[in-house]
Amino acid sequence: MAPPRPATILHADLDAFYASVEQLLDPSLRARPIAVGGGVVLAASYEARAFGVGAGMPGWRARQLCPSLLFVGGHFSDYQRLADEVMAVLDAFTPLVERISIDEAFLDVAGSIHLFGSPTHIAEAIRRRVRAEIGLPVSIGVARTKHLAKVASQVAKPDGLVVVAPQSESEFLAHLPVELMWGVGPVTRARLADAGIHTIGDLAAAPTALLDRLLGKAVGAKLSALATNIDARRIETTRRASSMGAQAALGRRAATAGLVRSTLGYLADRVAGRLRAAGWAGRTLTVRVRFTGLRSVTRSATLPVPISATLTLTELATELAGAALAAHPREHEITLLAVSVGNLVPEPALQLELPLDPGDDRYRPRTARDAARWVVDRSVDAVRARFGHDAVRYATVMFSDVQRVPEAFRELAEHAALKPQS
DNA sequence: TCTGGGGTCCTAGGACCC
DNA sequence: TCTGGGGTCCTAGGACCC
Repeated sequence: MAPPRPATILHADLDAFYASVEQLLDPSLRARPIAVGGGVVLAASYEARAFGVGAGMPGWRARQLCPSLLFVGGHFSDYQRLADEVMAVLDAFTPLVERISIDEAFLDVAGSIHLFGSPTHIAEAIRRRVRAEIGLPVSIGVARTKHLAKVASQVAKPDGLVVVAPQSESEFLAHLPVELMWGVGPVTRARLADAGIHTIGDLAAAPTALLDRLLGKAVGAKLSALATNIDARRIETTRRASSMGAQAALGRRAATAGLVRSTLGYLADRVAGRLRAAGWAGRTLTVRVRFTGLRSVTRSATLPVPISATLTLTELATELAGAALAAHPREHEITLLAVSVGNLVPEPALQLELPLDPGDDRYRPRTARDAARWVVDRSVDAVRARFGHDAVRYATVMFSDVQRVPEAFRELAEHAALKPQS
């Protein structure tokens, strides 16, 4: 038997990130229960979590649980700046850093040991530096695999370090609740609980057939592998996005043609602009309409050629939304519209293909228009790059009233997401 | 009195092709 | 002449993540 791979994977995760930043920027908020957000809690400080307040919770529910809860507005550009500074600290220890969200990353420090000492020493050094230089608490898990490191960092919170030695992995996992695993949310947790499976140890011991039946073949196999500690995933420093989208919550609004059209115009403009900026176009467009009670439907269409022109996306999105609404004639109010483009391909392919349009009459006019519009869009992009986004606007978007969410938050979410890259 | 915006991956059924 | 299996793509829905 070959000796086991040593524990060289780190998972670093900033604690209650948005809330910690607010407490860092405003000392009067320290040691107090605070939440970032308003209608929905984006992040809660540990003092607030003690009352049961958590991310994703409606604001009224959070106030109910914790009457002294203080809501603070978000300083979104500071979140981006400080998180980037933390990532720069990680980069100083190894080039093998995989950032998986704004505030967490995996590292493989196998090649850094001769420079900086053992993985445990490196983790301690990172925590010291982030605390001293940036002022934020970060928890770190150290283990042999990504899954173990991620679970370990959750166990380490708040402001801690947990190292899982290769010989004690099963022991470490056995008594932890299944919901600490990546991929186990409320629905899966409940399904497993119904079958008497509560801990990761229970999951590891469960028969494959049972898990297949409870969760489906793929999910069952994946969780079973992780629970029995089979995880061969490596650090990926270059991941690329496979779709790009935008959405807007509307409150409760009558689904009028005008509202739908102007909102989709706004969303299509955002998505198309980001696609062109990144040099991509996509073949599949998906529109989601959410009704009251969180019921939602989607409609999608796949074209023979990729598109990225604002007006083409707007028109197609409007058609799809019309189909979705027509299928639900009893729903009169909508609460959210979303537009997403998938099947992404690099833009140059689009430009080469256009003159050689396939003889599909259904799409030919649309595609030909898309080419002309793409050229116009590029000049709009150029004007915006120089004079600001509001220098040019599309007529349908001018009347849009979806700017309820601060632009800075949209930008933060956008930057936190993966980027397509060639 | 049921909420934000950005994503990934999986499933199941049907169409279509060889 | 109605029968086989496998693969790929598309669509709609759902669970999950930060």
